Amino acid sequence: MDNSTSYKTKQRDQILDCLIRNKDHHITADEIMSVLERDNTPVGRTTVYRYLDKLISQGSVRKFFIEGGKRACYQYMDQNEACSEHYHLKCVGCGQLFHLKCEYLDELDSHIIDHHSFKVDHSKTVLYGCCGDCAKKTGRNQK
Amino acid sequence: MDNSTSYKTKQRDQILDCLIRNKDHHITADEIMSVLERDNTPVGRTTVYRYLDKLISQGSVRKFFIEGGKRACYQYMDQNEACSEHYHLKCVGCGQLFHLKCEYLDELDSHIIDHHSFKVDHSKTVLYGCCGDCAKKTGRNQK
DNA sequence: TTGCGTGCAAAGGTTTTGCATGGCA
DNA sequence: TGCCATGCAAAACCTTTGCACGCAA
Repeated sequence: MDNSTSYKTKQRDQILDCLIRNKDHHITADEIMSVLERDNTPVGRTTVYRYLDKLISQGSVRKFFIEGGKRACYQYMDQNEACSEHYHLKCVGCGQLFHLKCEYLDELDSHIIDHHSFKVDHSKTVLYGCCGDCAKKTGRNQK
Repeated sequence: MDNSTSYKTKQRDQILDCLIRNKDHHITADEIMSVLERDNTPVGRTTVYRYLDKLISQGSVRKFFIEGGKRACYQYMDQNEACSEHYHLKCVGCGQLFHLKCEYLDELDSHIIDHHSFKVDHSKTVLYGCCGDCAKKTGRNQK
């Protein structure tokens, strides 16, 4: 992934901290900058992008594309969650990410390999849709 | 979706034809322009983007983001396939799109609604991974 | 004839790069 | 001290917009 030596800096701590504080939902590069600016700990744009890339290649952060891909969003993925082993749901309404730890879903992979000769990559796959809370708010029946 | 009147033009025919000829895999806006240029029927960049948007809002074309979202790709979706009713697999190796028409997968939606209170939107969801052919080529065992 | 479609040029917004300076270990 | 990290400014990139002209119906 990334074997180069890496220094611990104030800026990186702040970026990572901001991502962790927002681990339930995605956040844009611009939003990270705004948050840090409000906290009176501004970080340069270049640094944000470069560190995000680093975190992505390490697997600590995932990049999402919402609204037809107009904007890139980033979200912290807890290493302890073993995210490569399960599916993820992302609500297009509120942006919340759900970790789908579930036996039924685990069988899905075997089914797809056996019947469709295809190996799903969980690190690249996200199921988009609408969560229960958002369905209630919009008054739409989920089924 | 799109109720405005719409003219049939040479350019649109060419763009659509190009997309249909490439319906098995995604293609970028730039590639569409290159193909049409090679065919000695060049179409302006603006026209390509504007017509793609139109096709997307009609549901005839889907937009994908590959390679970490650096480039937007487009792919024709046959209306007769009833794509909103099934899942799709996209191979990150060859770009091929597979329509997952399968009873087992149909049950998946009910499971996710019942057990996870989440309604998956098939028009926004793509399962990324590696297809059988690409797995053979790279010599990697799928399981 | 009407008004949608086209395409050039320019603008727009996000992300990346070059390079000199700063700071961790 | 040796590298890696930072951040400004500028570039690169893809996509959208303004506008005058063209063309389908």
